[in-house]
Amino acid sequence: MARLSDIIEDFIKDMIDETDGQVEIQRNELAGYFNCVPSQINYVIATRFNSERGYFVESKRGGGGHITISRMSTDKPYDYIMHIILSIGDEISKHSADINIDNVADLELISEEEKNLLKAAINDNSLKSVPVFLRDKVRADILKNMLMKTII
Amino acid sequence: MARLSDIIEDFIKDMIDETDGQVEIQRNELAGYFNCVPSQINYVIATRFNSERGYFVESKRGGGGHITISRMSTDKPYDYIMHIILSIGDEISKHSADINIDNVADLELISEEEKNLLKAAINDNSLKSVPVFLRDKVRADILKNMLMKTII
DNA sequence: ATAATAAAGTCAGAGAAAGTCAAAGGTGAT
DNA sequence: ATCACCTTTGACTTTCTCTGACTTTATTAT
Repeated sequence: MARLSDIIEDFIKDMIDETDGQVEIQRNELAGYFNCVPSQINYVIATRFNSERGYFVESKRGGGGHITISRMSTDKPYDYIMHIILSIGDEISKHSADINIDNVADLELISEEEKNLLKAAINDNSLKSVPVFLRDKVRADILKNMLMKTII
Repeated sequence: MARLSDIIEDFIKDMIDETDGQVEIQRNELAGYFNCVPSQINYVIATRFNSERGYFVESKRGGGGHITISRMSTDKPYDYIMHIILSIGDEISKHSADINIDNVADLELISEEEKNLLKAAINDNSLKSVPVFLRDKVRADILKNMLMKTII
């Protein structure tokens, strides 16, 4: 069941696709279009267009204010995946791992099949025998190791 | 005498049949339909739609939340993968896992990329934080879970 | 300069949905 | 009649979304 936030997310993503990786929106105008409070736009941006998901957001208040959302460049897939690997750290939650995997899949750096395998490898079903206090650590190791394999 | 859980199980299976292997349900709605507490739906899913039985379950909480149940593909070529999954048992060595992976790759049931990812996921580098006595068990869980995903 | 106006930002609370877990209740085999 | 196992229930928890009042910042008009 697609929630309003999902619809707004798709709308913004379509705009970004049409404008080559960057878009400038007016928060109030967008909120008016979708008949919601302006702060919902902030919510969508905070949860869907954050840096973990590969976006960069700038804004300006006051008259002529606006929000600019940029998709990170993927000119060099190797560098981008390496950057993600380096950013992962010693531990990662399933939720956060999923976001990273979706991210590289959205950028078409890996295929749908590879995405599915990555997600299957790090979900709690795969790790059910690992003591809970160790899971996020093992998850990080697996994810980094697998991502590394995609650029070798 | 069919218990309520059996009835719910059949109901969900019928939905899956009608929708080509995958269905999205609302836990509360379904519980309302069957006049039971919502957690009974969790019970049915945990006992009838687990991975041993060939299902994959994902879910999302909060507004717009839902539960998605996917059944493995019934295409003939994949019987072999199911066979391997069932033959793996509770534990598997890295060597033995590699042999199985090469096997399905040789039969072209998975691509080269998928083969590489499977191997990366279960090697000792991925599992370096897992106590040695648990490694072969975790390896088996990951391998089975990933192979299952290839036939969903 | 100052005031008015026009944006965007923050944050906490309400609401919506699913997850967990342990206790209670049935059922079937011995 | 008992024991082991399966099912049902419900109180409590966690996660995700939506809303609105209040704050901050930038521009424009006086």
